[in-house]
Amino acid sequence: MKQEIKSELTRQLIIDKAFVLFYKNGFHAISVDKVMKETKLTKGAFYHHFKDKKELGLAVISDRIQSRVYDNMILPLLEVGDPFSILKTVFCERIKNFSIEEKQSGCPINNLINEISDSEVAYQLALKKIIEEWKLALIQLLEKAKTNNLIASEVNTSSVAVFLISAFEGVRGIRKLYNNDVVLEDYLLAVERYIDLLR
Amino acid sequence: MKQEIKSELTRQLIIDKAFVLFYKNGFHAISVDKVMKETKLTKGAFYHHFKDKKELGLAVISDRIQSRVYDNMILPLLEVGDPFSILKTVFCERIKNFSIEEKQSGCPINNLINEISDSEVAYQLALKKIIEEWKLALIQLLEKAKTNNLIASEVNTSSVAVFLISAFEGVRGIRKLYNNDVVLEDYLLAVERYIDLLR
DNA sequence: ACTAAAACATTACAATTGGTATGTTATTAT
DNA sequence: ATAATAACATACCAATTGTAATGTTTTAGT
Repeated sequence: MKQEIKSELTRQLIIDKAFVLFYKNGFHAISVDKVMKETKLTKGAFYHHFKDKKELGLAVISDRIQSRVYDNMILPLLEVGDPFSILKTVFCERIKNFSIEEKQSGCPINNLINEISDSEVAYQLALKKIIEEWKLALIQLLEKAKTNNLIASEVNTSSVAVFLISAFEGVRGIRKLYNNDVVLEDYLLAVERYIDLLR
Repeated sequence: MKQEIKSELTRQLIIDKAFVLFYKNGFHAISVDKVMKETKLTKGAFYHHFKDKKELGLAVISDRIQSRVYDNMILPLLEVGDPFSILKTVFCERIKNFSIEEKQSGCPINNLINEISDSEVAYQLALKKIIEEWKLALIQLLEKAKTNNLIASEVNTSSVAVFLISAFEGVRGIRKLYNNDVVLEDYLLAVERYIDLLR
């Protein structure tokens, strides 16, 4: 019982350090050695807990990235309240509260999506699952708003969801190129206007 | 004189093969060896033409990626005509005409932006230059439309430009996760509507 | 024709890569 | 208390990485 906990703890430690390193430097740029140097453990420990580097990558996605998106981008969508201010919370306030690190390093999902080649199916499926969950939550919110006659019936909710997610992921990439927030502020102005025009 | 041409030809050959490989697999996933195997030349040839791998990466950006963006996304913006249909040409028609490869492999700029870590300044500058050029052309188009009273004066053109670019780059990433075009169609519906609402 | 330089090829190399084999130590069930 | 197993550490491996040194061949100016 105690062993089980310690095992899970080191597993999480490895995933933790890996997430940060992958996030900041990219998946391919970080070796197992570098991850384990950060944990102050050895390679032996790594291959005891993980089959290979791929398994670590998938664990980072499902154990860290997924929950990040769920907590920050999905959960707020499920709360009761004005759908427009909820949307602004998720797609605007979230960005305003970003740390310097989160601005410089971009979005963990987006980084991975664009780094991973089209041949690495397992990663794609894991990442797709997150995006799909996010998209679905958005559609539900928008459909509810539609039912309550808050947005026009001709609005294609799936389309709006994809557009919002795309723009969000897009700026987070673009922002990485700058060392100021001008581009984020431009984005914010545009999304806010876009969300208002849904009414 | 003839030698000069041949030299430039092999240089371009290396850049060509590198671009395709980087595009499909990612920059870090492709070694100098793999690039040169594709050119059927040797490493000696490579290091005769390039200082290091980094120089190749920068050459790919400025010699291939930049012109790609210029031809497809910037030049059409400079033509005379209805700004709204021009915008749709660039942000909609272009996507509709994508090859399967261009759908699966995403956007070359976006791939690089999100793969390259925040520490690799040279790459960032090269990529930023492209985005800035694109953004500027968009702003000019929108400002002209504003002058002609085609779009409302309260529209922030810089903001719209950033939003359009972000959404475009965003979907190209998201699309990589799927093996169908649903997400692209959703995006298209939304941008078209967004562009129309600029009037 | 001859020489210098450019365009490449060959070989070598230390460092790093992902991964394995084989240890040792701690924990647990009996 | 002991035997088994889990949690690691150590040492090793072949392959690949980016790069340098040193070749050879082609081209160009004289």
